[in-house]
Amino acid sequence: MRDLSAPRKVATLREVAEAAGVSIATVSKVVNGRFEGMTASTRERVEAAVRELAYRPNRAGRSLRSARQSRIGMLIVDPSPRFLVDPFITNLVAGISNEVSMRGYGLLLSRIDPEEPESSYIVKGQEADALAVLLSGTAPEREHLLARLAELRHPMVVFQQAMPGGVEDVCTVRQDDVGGARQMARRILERRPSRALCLLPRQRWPAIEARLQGFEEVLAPAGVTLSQLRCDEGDMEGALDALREHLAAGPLPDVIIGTNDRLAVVAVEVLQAMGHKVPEDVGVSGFNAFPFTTPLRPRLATVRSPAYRLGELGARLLIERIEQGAFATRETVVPVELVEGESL
Amino acid sequence: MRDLSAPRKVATLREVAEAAGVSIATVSKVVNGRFEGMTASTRERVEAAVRELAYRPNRAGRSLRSARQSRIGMLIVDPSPRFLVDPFITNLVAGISNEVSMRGYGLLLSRIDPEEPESSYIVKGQEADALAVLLSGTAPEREHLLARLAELRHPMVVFQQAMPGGVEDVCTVRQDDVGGARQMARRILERRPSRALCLLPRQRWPAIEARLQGFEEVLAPAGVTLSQLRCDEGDMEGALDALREHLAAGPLPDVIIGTNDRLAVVAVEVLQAMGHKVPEDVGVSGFNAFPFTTPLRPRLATVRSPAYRLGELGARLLIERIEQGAFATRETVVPVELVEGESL
DNA sequence: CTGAAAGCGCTAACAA
DNA sequence: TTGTTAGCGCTTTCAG
Repeated sequence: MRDLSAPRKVATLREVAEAAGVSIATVSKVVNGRFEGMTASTRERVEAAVRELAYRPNRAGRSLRSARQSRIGMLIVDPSPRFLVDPFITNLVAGISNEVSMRGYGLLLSRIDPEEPESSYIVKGQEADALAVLLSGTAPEREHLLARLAELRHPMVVFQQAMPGGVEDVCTVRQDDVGGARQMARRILERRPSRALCLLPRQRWPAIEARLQGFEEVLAPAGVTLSQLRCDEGDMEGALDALREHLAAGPLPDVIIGTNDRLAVVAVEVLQAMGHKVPEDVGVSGFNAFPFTTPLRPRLATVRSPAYRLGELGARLLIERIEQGAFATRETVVPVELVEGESL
Repeated sequence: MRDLSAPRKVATLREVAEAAGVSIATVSKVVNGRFEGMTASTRERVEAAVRELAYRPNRAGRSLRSARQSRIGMLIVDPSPRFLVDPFITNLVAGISNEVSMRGYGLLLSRIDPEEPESSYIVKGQEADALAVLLSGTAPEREHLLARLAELRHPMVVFQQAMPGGVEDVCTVRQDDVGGARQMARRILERRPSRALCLLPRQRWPAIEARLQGFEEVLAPAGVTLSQLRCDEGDMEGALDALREHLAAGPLPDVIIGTNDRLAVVAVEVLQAMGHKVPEDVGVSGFNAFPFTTPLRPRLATVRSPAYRLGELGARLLIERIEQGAFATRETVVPVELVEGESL
C-alpha cells in the first residue's frame, strides 16, 4: 500500500529521457515544442515515452529555473468573508479566470481583509508574476494598501479606480461610473424630482463614490436635494430595515437611487410594502445590470456593467505586460450603457 | 532605468545570510520559525537582515525542495464562461478561499469546459497539492471526467455528489439535497395539489437531479403529477420565455417547483405578469436560499443551502488530508433547513 | 549552536 | 542533431 502522506511520485524529465533513450535536454525541447533540427524519429520516441509515463512538467522546477510562475494573483480587499456575493466581483473574476486560463496562466484568488492585509497567501510569497487588485476603503486606506502592494514589485492592474499616484508599473481598468451616473441622473431629471435619496453600501468602494459624484454633478445644479443612506448589504435584512426606518422618519423622496442593483431591489420592495407605487409615487434606479434582476417587475432602470469585459481586459493587459515587458496602456475606461425600465 | 521585462530581483536566502553574517541554513531556520537552540542574538541579527532586505521566501525554490505547492486547485466544470453567476458556486468558492487562506494555502481557481477538459491550467501541470472539484454533466460524463482527474493522483474532494466508484483518495462533501427536497415536497403536499411543474436548469448538475428525486419520492405516491421544464439560465430571458410558453400551452399547475431560487423568482414573476396570484392561485417554491431573494415579496419558500460551509469543510478536509496523510472522513452530508415563505 | 553540502526538476548555453 | 552541465532558491541532514 502506497504511503498516502508522501506526495505522489510523478515521472520526471530524467525518467522520460531514460525511457526514450535520449538526454533530458532533448525531452525538455520536445515538451516545450522546440523541435528545430530534430529527427522525426527522436521526437516520436520522446513523445511516446511522455505519453507512456504520463509525464507532466513539474511547475516548481520550471518556475525556479525560469523565474516565471505563470500565475496571476487576484486580490480583493473586502471585510466580508462573503466577498463573492457581489455580482460585479464575480463577473470580474469570471472574466479574469477565463482569459488567464486561455493564455496558459493560472489564477490565484484571495480576499484581503483590510484589518490584516499581510495575511494573504499571495502577499506573503512570490506566488504570482503579476497582480490584479480590487480595492475598497477610503482613499487614504486604499493608497496605503497600494503602497504596501507596490513593495511586492509586481506589475499590477487596479480595477475600478483612477490611476493612483506614487506607484510604478501599474495600469488601471474601470467602467465609466461617473458617466453612467450622469446619464442616469439626466434620465431621473425627466421626472422633475425635488428630493432624491441615494442608497449606498456601508463599505467604501471607489466606484460607488464615483457614481455618487456623477449623480451630484447633475442633480445638484438642477435643484434636486440629494440625501444619502448607507446600509449593510450582508444579508439584505439590514438594508431593508434601514430603509424602512429612514422612510418612516421623513418625507417621501421622489426618487430612490440605488448605487447598485441589489440596493435598488430593496428600495422597490420596501416602497411597495409601504403601499407606495413604483414608479408612480417614487421612481427607483439601479446600477450594474446583472441577470438576477432580469425577471423582476417593474423592470429596473439601471446601467449595464461590463464587469466581465473589465476582467478579460485587465487579465490580457497583465499578461501582455509580463510577456512584452511594458503595459500597452496605462488607463482604460470602458463605457457603460443605460438600461431603460419601468421603475423610473 | 530598470529593465521591466526582467522579473524584478528579490532578496534570496543567500543574500540575507551574507547581510547577517550567518549561513543560509540559519536563515532558513529563522524564516521557518525553527529557533530550537539558537542564540537570541543570532536570531535577532537574522530577523533584522530579513526586514532590511524585505526578504520573502521564493515559492518555487521552496516547492521544488519540499515537493509541496501549498496550493489547492478548485475546478468547476461548467460550459458557461459566466460560471460564477451561480450563487451556490460563489458561496462555495468563498468558503474554500477563506479557509484555505487562513491555513496558509493558496487557491487556484479554474473553470473546466466540458468540451476540452485538458485545457485547464491546473490539469496540465503539477500546480496544486490537492483538488476540489464541482462537476456537472450526466453521470457517465462526470464519471469519465473524474477518471481523468484521478490520473493526476491528487487527493480530491468532490462537492455535491455521492461517492464515485473506482477512484481512490477521494472524499465527498454535499448538502442533503434529497432530504431538503423531501421536506419541501411535504410542505407542498399541504396545499393538496394535483399538478406540479418542476423547473430545472438545462445544464445537468447532480445536486439538481438529487432534488428532483426527492420531490418525486414524495409527490408521486401522493398522486401529484410532476412535469418538468428545463430552461437556460444564462441571462434569465430564456427562462422567462420558456415558462411563459409552457404555461400558455397547457393547464395551470397548482405549484411550480424551482430547483433553485433564480428559477423560482422567474416563476413568481411570470405568474404575476399573467395575472395569477402567488400563492393563492399557484404556489412557488425555491431551493438554496441566498440573500439576493431576501427583499422579494412574497417571500420565497425555499431551502437554506450551507454552500459556504461546504466550501470551508471541503477545504479543511483537503488540507488535513495533505498534512496528515489520510482523509478523516470519506463522505460528509450537511443537513439543510426549510425556509418558510408566503410564496407557498 | 552553526555551517557545509546535496539535491529537488528544469532550461539553456555550450560542447561534441 | 543530441548531450553535458551549471545553477535557479530552498530545506535538511550531518559534521563540526
